[in-house]
Amino acid sequence: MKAYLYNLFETTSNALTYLKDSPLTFEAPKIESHGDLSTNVALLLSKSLKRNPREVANEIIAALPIDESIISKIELAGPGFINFFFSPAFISSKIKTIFELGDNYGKSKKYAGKKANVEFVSANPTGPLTVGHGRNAVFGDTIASLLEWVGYEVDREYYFNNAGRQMRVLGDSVRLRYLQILGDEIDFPEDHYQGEYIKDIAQQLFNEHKDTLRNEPAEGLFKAAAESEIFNDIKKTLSRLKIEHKIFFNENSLYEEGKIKQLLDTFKEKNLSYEKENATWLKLSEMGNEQDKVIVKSTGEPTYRLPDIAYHSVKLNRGYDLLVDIFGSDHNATYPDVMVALKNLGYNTDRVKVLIHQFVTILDNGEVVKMSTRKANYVTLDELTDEVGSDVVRYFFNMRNITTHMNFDLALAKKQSDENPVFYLQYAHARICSILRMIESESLKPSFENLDLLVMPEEQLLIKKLSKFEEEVLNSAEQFESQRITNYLEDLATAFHKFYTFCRIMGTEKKLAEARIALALAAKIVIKNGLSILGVSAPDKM
RNA sequence: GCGCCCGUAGCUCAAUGGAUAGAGCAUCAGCCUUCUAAGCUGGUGGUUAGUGGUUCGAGUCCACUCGGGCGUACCA
Repeated sequence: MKAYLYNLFETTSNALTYLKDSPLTFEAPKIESHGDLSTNVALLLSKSLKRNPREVANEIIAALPIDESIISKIELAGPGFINFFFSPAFISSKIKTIFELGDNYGKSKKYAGKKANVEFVSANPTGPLTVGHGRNAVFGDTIASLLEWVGYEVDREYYFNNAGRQMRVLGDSVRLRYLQILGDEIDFPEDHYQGEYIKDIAQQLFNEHKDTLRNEPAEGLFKAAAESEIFNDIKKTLSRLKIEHKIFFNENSLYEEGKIKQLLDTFKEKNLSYEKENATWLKLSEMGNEQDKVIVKSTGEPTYRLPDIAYHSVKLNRGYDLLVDIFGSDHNATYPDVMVALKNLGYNTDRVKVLIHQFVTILDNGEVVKMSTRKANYVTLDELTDEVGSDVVRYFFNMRNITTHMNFDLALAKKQSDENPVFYLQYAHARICSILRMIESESLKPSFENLDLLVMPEEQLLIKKLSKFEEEVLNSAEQFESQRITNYLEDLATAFHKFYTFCRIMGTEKKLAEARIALALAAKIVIKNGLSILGVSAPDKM
């Protein structure tokens, strides 16, 4: 519909020259009586033309060549909006397109041939994924999927660090639990990992090696066993949510391949770093940020900033057109340093999109649960998935803008899982499948011959909603906002349920019945495609 | 103190700078001898935290105030 109007205005701009290079856009008004599409172009032009906006709008309307079989009504409204109403037959013809495209309906080729990388989760293997990680994981995977829908070839990537202080403490935590199993009197330190999973790993080591590890160093087998066990669990947790990373990038490889040293040399060459008090500092203040930061500590160990910068330069060198980072808000102070450093190294950071999500506040029976992996007072993502299922977890984290500080009441989530909006969508899909089972026995089939019979308001609204899917996907992808899809699908499901209630198939004259079946099938396609972007299943029966 | 994010119905949240701020949950009243009632119809519920500004038009942009979250490490 939009494309049609753009063409129409293009043609008309020969007569009305001020339409050339005008800020022309069309939007679907919130209120149905304001038409199918509306433009505010007359309002925007009135200033530069120094004319009354309604007068300008009238002139435009008069100049537009209207084909009444396509546009049934055009009107001037309010302060100068031009509202367009499309004919039912034109609207209904969309059903056939949806049917022909099937699983591909909603995909676009706008970014075909481009490559993107989405880095998400990236939790170090020190403990199970928490509900907090769930938001990052689900959102990141959905963004990746949205990018695929608009044409990108996408790599999903997980960045991790299995060296450093955290991991040493982890290894030592396992070692101490192991010694406890051997019967040693151990005062388990408060700054070690308190979780039960540490005991499990220790127990497993004992089962395999008995007491032969008594003198094993923490950084040896203990750390290795912990890392591999925990990583396996993380991958299992993610796979339950249908999340699979193509690339697992180990921070350590940056050292092994000399990237860190290379980067340090480059900073030095470009005079972007200096030595002070035995540490190496990055001249961030000269690059435009607030203050200089340490990149190599006086102990000789780099801070996280250095590998972060190196990692991003490695990814940029791989030739992606778009790099997406999904971070929690605790990283909001670090990425500007990385960005500005990359820029000073000569990289085009426009290719990098950093998406910061706010934290999830977990409430249990109204009480805030403070999350800490080390202190082991967290709710794991697995526990949540056990309680409500993968579909609800995925839908829930996708249905809210990441800028919002989410409150998640566990007790409520468990209790109300039956009333979650995801079931509303799945129910719509299941109902359509039920229609399909029914028509077989009635020897009815979908038909596109008489789509112009679909003139009921419920039918027209549903078709219009279906028509907007491709645009919604594109908007969601370009704005990196998954909640647009869930909002859209809920609206769509509402439109379908109303259609289902008021436009029956059984007991209707055959031509109309078969047109309605075609419409129901089109709705099925869109619901299924939309849910598949979100990674939510579309059941045939409920 | 400074930086980033947030503040919308009782609760959880929507709303490309557009016309009358919307859903779900909760609550109240209706609808199942016909394709799934996990549904549909209607009602109650708002000074969009506050004050000023920009604009033909502000929940949305700007400034300030109040309130909350996260940062502000030679931790990641």
